[in-house]
Amino acid sequence: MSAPKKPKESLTIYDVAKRAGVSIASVSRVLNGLGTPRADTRDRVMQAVRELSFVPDGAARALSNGLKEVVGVVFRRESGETYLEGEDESFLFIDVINRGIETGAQRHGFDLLISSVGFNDDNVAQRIGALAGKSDGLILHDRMLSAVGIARLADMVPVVTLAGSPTPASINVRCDNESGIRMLVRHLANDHGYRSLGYVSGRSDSPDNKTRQRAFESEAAAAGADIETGPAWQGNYSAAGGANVIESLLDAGKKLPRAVLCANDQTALGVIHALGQRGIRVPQDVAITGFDDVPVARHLHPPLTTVRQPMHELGATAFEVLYRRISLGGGQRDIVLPVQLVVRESCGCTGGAVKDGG
Amino acid sequence: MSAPKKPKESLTIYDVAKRAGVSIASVSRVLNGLGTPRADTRDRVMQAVRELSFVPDGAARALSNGLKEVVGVVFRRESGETYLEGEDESFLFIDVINRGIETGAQRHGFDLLISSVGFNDDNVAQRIGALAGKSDGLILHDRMLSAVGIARLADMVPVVTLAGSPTPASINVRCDNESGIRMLVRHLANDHGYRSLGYVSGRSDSPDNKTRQRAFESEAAAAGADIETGPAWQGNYSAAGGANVIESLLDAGKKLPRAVLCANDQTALGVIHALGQRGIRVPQDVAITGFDDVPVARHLHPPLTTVRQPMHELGATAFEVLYRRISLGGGQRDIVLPVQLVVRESCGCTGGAVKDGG
DNA sequence: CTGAAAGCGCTTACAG
DNA sequence: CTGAAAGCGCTTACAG
Repeated sequence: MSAPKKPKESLTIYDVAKRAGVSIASVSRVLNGLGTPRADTRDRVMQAVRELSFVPDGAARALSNGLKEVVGVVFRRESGETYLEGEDESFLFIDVINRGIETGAQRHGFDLLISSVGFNDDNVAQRIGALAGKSDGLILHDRMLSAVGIARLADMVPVVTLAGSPTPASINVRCDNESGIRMLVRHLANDHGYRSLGYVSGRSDSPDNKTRQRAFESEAAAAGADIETGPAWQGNYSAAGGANVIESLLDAGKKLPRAVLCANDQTALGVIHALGQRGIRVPQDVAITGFDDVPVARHLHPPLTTVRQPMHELGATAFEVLYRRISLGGGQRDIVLPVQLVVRESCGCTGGAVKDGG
Repeated sequence: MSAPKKPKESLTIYDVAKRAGVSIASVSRVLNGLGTPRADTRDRVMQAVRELSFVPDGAARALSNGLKEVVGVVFRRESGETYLEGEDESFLFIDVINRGIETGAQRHGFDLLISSVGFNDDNVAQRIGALAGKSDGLILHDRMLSAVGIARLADMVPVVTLAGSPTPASINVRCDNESGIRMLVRHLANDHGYRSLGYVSGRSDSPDNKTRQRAFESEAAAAGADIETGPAWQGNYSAAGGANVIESLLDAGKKLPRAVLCANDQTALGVIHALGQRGIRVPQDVAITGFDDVPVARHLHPPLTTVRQPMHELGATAFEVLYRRISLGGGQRDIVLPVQLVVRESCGCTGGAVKDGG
């Protein structure tokens, strides 16, 4: 069944040179637009290239000029096939960022080398190392490596982390979580006048989550609202985690606060679901907000009030910063992007107004 | 601001060899697990590698052994920032497939080199050529290149296309569109007894769409139903396209058939929306079905009856087939994956039953 | 088991 | 403007 012709055994720049009757140096030059080749030379080379369907080998090129024009991107793969069910959103989140990275890369002729890591893969460091060897720099999504792991990696290759913290050798790009939460709290406490507020947190080891929780506590205190937090409010960024918090609270006979901020939309989804199961109305009995503005947020019942992060821009910025670092070295270490309050109905509003935020 | 230490000027296998007091050949062997190095030798090499944080250069490696362990993936990027609004689904669709490819790649130690192409990028062939030079093989999403373009490309590097058609030199992997549509028509015509059926088509140049339309016509005819098709029913896979078909039909005073199959979920979304605008109820007045089973399909009102394509598996299969082709050559040219009928409520059913299909 | 050396396919000073 | 040649960092027969 295999094709008879075998234009395999790849042709090289030597084949092109021979056919065009010039040296390989000339072929290389016209292919790269260097120097000022005679029109005659250029034409013969181009024709030979076309006739042969020649494409220069990227590995040889990279080895020779020290630039692969590739950036590695590493992200967490959810276990199993959950993406087919409810968890497909966090997933989308990563992909939107990756698209942003790709957009930036495109502008500079770079491509993305993508590699996911499972929660219980054992050879993670090794895998990322292999990726590093194939790239000019690395972009690491949230929660891929410990701080020391990142530092070690950053010793070998330029590294940009997403939604983490900068290390002496790596750059971090993140969204302004703090402002986002503050806008949410002010809207709930001031615009709606809710006097008791809860926060269902995300994974406890997430920098984003820590920042959000701190901002929640300080802003809620500033607004003079009653605050509900603590171990019982510990979620994990998943819908199941959010639902679980509500169920436990209710089972323990607790009275819920008037409004509950969730660490992310996914959590809010679970919370709203759990509330519905118990016959508690959103937003009449309890107002709910999310964080992220994932695509289904607008389709929920009620439509979810949340904070939109510029995910695409986050990715594009990450690439830009990495690129600058690769070509120039140095640069800023901690980059923060603004977010936007998106007011829908789960907070108790009825319109579809979007409030801009810094 | 730039870090003082510069462990740049990459270390090479020579540095490791010197430190370990062995030859570069030995370093290479222990790193690759070849031969039977003395425990002593291996330990010294490993220690040097660790102390130096050495990672072999992928380009040099690829050049030397002729394997990059990279597959290129090319897909269409929507113009602008529409992914933030309604069109984020088709988008997700591509990403799910890419995740599937990545899963397959992972198993064989390959990484994905990703590159998107915009609708009005001019140097497409060139860009894909560059990608080919960096990879061992290419996977092309739907609608990237003409048949001759694909054939030409397949001359230089192993190529697998998705949802297209095989060429003499390239492999194609697709879902069983035909069975999917037939299951839908039978459900509508036989189970529900609808006697008039319409089909809002996708882009006219899409192989998937052609197959679906043909299957629709033949199965609807077999069921003895009245068929509505033609230019007025031409959509383009987008929600706007679907809405437009309905509006035009209604504006022209046409009577809609009892059930309308849509080329994909995105189209169905637009159709349902347009129907709602005109006060036409789904499924009471007109039953609607989609194709794809995108994540929001279950969240629509009413929940969408559709056909689920194994997108993740499609990607994984594409990689597997490409991999086999890279390492062994040859192999099957046209691969078809089964789909599944997902019955929800937009067809007129009330349950949540899922019917399996071959 | 281990080392010296050739070779992978390019790019880029260096001469001419 | 163009060619001969060195070198990029590995892998892999080939000797020993």
